[in-house]
Amino acid sequence: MPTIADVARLAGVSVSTVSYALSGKRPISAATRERVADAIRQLGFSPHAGAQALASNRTDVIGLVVPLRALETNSATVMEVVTGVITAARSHGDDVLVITEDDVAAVRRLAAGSRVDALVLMDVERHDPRLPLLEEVRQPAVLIGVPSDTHGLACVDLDFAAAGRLAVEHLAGHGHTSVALLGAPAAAIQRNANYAVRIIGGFRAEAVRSGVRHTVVPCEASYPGAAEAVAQAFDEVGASRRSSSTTRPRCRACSTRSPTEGSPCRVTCPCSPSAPAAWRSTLPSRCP
Amino acid sequence: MPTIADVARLAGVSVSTVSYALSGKRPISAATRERVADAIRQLGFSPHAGAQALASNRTDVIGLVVPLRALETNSATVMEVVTGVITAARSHGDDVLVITEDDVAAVRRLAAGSRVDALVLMDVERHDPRLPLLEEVRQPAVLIGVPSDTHGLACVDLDFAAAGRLAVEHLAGHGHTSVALLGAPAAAIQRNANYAVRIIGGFRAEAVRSGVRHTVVPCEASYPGAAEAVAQAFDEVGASRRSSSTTRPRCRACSTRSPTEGSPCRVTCPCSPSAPAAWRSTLPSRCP
DNA sequence: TTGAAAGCGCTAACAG
DNA sequence: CTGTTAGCGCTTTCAA
Repeated sequence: MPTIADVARLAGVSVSTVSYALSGKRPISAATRERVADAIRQLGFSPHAGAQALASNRTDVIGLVVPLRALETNSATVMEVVTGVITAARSHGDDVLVITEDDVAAVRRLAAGSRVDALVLMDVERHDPRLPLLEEVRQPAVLIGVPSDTHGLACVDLDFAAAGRLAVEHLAGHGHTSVALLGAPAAAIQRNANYAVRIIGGFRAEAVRSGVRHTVVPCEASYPGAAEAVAQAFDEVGASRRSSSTTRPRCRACSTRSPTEGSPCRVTCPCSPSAPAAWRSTLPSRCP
Repeated sequence: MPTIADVARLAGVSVSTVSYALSGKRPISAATRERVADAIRQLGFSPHAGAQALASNRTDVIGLVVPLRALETNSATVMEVVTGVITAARSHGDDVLVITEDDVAAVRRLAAGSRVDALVLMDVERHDPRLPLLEEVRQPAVLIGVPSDTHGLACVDLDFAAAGRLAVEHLAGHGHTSVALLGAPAAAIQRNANYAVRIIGGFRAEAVRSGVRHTVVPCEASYPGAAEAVAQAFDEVGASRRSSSTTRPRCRACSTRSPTEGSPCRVTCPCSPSAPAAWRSTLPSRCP
């Protein structure tokens, strides 16, 4: 592997000139810049990340802490956040180091070893053991998920309360009088996972406000879990169960069967602008 | 941040002693080892990753190249591999740097900059543009997915041909006379993605061998895509469509409805040892 | 606009 | 068993 000294020698300049030509941190004459660029190309030079980190105290790496429990839900949302973080980081010239440990020691290892310039913590819980550590280490950090005490912290999350509220609004607006929320898995609810609590909160508040019967049923992320939850939901709200393929309307645009019964919910049709991007490519050819 | 020199001073030993106490690369008396450990604890010392990389030429980081197209399928398998790589790496003391770019430049950036000790490439295709680069860079690499020319390469993959073959064997063994494969998305098949080609190959070969009618239908990873594919499959094999909740048997153990009709396929029951681990936690309480 | 040189923090000979 | 010290490759003053 060629070093910056090799480049300097070949270009007939000093190492500092090469360094500055690379970083642009001080003016370099067009002529020398050209010769340096040539030398770099000829040698296939690429700066040694470790040496750079040592000398500059920057790694250009961001640490992403995504607990295994989040990954294992196999949730599309989690994946989107992960790829989003990686993509965004790259667009700023940073790479991403991913760890799936959520213990304090792991986070400390990343931060203390100067492996990363900053941290992104996913699946933050209301009393997250990782939080006290953030003060101790010097690293800037942003949390995905909202803990109980957000003092001095940068937090981002989906607005789950609004999601719950809007869903009820939508259904009540269509004349439904009893609604059920197939909520987060029981484990998440029991440990008071923030997203679970908040969507339930929004759901309940709006249901009470608009006067519809309502219930919340925990729901595991699996086929039998969902079946179980649906059955329980129908039991609890006392609605008659009348789901059959003939009562599920077709989308007027693409004639795909709606997964919901009764009036079609536009959001679930792949035609809808609010449908997940992944659905776009799945539109039947007869679709506009 | 305290340095190794600070530790050495506090412990009253030389830096090399601290270094060796840390790495265990040469014998240290129990007494000094103890004092070094104390000093490290007192100072909260943690070695500077960049400095270590520079001096030792090792980063203890593995580069994982997972193309966006693989991540976007939102496939549980892809996720399992990613978390598997991260977990396995950690168990060897390595961290994982994840990039979602699949272009040559990105791989070169990782390798040339000495950012990583080795590479894992996911979603390798039969003529993958990243492969020529692997010779150029000095990094050891393992591929997940099998290219056309595997000469000198370390490749790992699921045995898709066997999967296709076994599925047909299983169904034919249960007396079915016409079978359809809901295959990979059309895009994957069109670009001859290896896994798509191989599962189809195994499926066809076994179908021919055992003399059952068969067809392959591309299938997008979405609700409407699957519905479309199922309909097309029934059309093509000319079977009568008779899927209703009453014809789907219950599991004898847990009485969960089988997602398949006719004779229950044990594999799809959460009771089955071969069911995905994530299903375990979803078993109804009445299940053994 | 460019050079020379002093570190950055750690590893690994070499020398006891 | 332990200490001394020369680098590892780059950044960044300080000086010209």
